[in-house]
Amino acid sequence: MGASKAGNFTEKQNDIALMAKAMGHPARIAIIEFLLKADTCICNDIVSELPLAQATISQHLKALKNAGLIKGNIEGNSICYCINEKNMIKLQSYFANINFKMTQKKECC
Amino acid sequence: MGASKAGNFTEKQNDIALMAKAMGHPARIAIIEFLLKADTCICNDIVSELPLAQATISQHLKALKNAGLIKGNIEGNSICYCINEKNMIKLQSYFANINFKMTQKKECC
DNA sequence: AATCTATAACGCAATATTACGATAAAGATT
DNA sequence: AATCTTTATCGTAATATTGCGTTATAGATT
Repeated sequence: MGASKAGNFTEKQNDIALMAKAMGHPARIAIIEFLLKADTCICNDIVSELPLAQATISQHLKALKNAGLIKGNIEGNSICYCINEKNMIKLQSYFANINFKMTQKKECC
Repeated sequence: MGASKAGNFTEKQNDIALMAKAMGHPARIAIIEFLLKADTCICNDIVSELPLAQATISQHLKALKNAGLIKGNIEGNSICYCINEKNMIKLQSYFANINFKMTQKKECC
């Protein structure tokens, strides 16, 4: 088919997958890293920073926004993008809570 | 095009993106969660657990293995899959090290 | 008002993903 | 050796992603 059978999984699984998927492209990782370290978060600065066309960056920003990982705010002529901390923390926590103790009990691998 | 311009980004960015991408599907999230909590990690148990065809699960396992997030070991007739802790910890650390202090200084969003 | 600047949306081509039935391969069981 | 069990691979259809040129849109500047 090509469409993921999201209905078969829990809301949380779908939620985390959506955010992880958004982080699943080097350009979007680079955008997030830029937003984390930059003094400004004007869209145009991202376009200048990355080796991709403006249209492509805009698309990646849309994907990150759709996943809830960034927010955009109109700032006069341009748009200011920022990390959406609430959701980024959710993703962060998900990974932080992965516990390997159970795994270590097994001997198969 | 459809092919990501991975050459334009750092090795780490590509690496993290590859792993995040692997986590970017609810079925693969479910597989990882199953491996974390299950007593066994036999491939067939995953197939029984998830609402997807065996061929599809096999494909997802391949994606996770390719990203380095799981390992597979032949166990007689069947295959034992386990979390690849080394790389899972890498992904975990990446998110753990995200620091929002810089972000909070900004007022745009 | 005309023009500039910044960003999103449209349209398209190339490629990748998702899903699954069917088949292959390889070890286990009879 | 024939069969069963388990898993990977192949082929295929549907859909999604990636990238970009081009075009809209909307606020800023002249």
